[in-house]
Amino acid sequence: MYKVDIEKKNFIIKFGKNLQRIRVQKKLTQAQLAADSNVEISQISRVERGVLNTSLGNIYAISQALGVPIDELFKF
Amino acid sequence: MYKVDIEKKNFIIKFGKNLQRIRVQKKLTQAQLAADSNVEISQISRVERGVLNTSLGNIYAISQALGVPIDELFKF
DNA sequence: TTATTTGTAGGCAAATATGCTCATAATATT
DNA sequence: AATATTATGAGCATATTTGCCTACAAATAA
Repeated sequence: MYKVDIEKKNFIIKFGKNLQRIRVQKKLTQAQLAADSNVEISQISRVERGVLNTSLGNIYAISQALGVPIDELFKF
Repeated sequence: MYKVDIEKKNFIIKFGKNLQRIRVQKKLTQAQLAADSNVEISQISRVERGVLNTSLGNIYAISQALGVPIDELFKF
């Protein structure tokens, strides 16, 4: 994720924080979310910390596993 | 994009179609959207056709270039 | 119909994400 | 405090995306 500009980077970080907030609110561990979404646990961790610019498909899978509409992940 | 399952794939295709719908509605060409978003034009084409599982950062950049909130791209 | 614009398609190298593993830190539980 | 659980960090091979390019198809305008 070297070439993303600062604004993009900030967005990605905010997205991760919001994801973590929702996951904790749902009382799920990263391991549970990983299992339910079929997204690797190390990736879940990286997405939440905003160190990774993950894909549309993963975002969708995660929203499904959380049981929330995908646009909920963008409400911040 | 080999490992995405069918449901994911369908979602990605719907997302692309919705993106194209919004771009056309805004009377922008792929070239204009590429220039405004700083996402390569060939990628824009592939995202709209759903052949590519693009990244959060690109989706954000595209929404900015379109002048719509990002969750608008997920309303379909 | 001819020319112009717009979109699709494919190949390629380089950049980045992904899945996997192990180690360690941080947090919660006893 | 000690133990168990949960999250972070880093490294690696492989998969995928990205940007750049060229060629062609499809639509639009002249």
